Amino acid sequence: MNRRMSPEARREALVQAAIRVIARGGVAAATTRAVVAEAKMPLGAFHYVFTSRDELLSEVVHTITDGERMAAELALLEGAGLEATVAAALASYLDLLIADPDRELALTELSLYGLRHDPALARRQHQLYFLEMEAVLRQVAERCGIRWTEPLPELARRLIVVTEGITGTWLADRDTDAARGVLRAVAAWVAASAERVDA
Amino acid sequence: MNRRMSPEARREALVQAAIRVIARGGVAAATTRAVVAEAKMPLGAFHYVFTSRDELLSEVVHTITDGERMAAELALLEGAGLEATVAAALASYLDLLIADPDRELALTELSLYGLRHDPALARRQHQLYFLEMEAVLRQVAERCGIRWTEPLPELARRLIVVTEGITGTWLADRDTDAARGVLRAVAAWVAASAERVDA
DNA sequence: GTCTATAAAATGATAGAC
DNA sequence: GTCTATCATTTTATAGAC
Repeated sequence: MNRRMSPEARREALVQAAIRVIARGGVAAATTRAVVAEAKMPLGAFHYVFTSRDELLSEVVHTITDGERMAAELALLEGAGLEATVAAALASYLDLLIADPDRELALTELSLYGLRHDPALARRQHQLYFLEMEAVLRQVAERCGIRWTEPLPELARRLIVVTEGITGTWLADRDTDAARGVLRAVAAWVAASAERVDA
Repeated sequence: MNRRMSPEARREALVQAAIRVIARGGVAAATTRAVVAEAKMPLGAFHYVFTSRDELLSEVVHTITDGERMAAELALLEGAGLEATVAAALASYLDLLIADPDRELALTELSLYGLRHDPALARRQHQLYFLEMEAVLRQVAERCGIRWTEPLPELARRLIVVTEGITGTWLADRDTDAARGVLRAVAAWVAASAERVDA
């Protein structure tokens, strides 16, 4: 068996291991020892590809906030009405959250870590998040044959605010029914900011 | 000068010092040494009133989540319309956030710490948060002479979701104008779930 | 290149002088 | 009761054997 790995593969393996460790026990639990143990590597391998624990955590922050969070919102319905489409997109995000709460908790912690450690980077990645949401809204408009009656950035921000809020609230109380209720109300709210396009 | 303090006063002083340390550098920075230094006490004094660092952090979590977050929402306007009243309440919360972002960042971190360390306690305190918001909504209804047309728990949850979302989003991008925009839209949204009471 | 063994620093907790 | 000095543990980081 060849134990030799490329440095890039080793870094990636350690980043993924770190995410799993953080999901289980929080950022504080992500010691170099815990991470290499999770990745089934000897301790020495760590400093072979990372100069410090902070460098690993920065790479983790960079990796996970790089669009991973919004992926689910792209799961749009075919041929459904506007409100149903928005509701379905939010619901698919909620399903992802429910399927792996520890992971989402870890993402939240890492987001805070990034905010403290490198606010400028956190801000840039937050910006990408907005752009992605705007793209989703444009896609929704096209599929449903509507036009948004309010500025896209404002609508995108409302959805991001609500998404973050639902995440935080559900992580605290795990009340799925209540979360779905909010979600439906939000879908109706957002759908009210659209008008039909007569083609 | 009498250096003697009652154990209760000492505990409280250490808790307040811990909150300041956490606001500056996160939960990870709240080492026993850092906290006693902030409180201007010798290291030995720490274990004189706390058996462990975890006990201090638990007390901090208990203290801060104990209704401190919602205090601002009680700042209601006199004699204003419904939408303006809700908007003013949300705006006063936002002002508090802007006035001391590090503190709110610390509260968020501590909330996550509590969620990991003692989920049951975190859940109970989250519940209190809901009840407080419902009380605010009842108060608003009374002052504005309206009746809510949707279940109070659902309205309260929507407002908590939005409040958490605005907090997280503003902490990330510090875009105050955008936050105020969301806030106004939310006030209109919530105000739509009410009808006049003819007395 | 890989990994074991160890150094160096930080931290939680305590013992014992005053 | 108070606080200094110290211990034991944990952790990051590195040196050196293979």
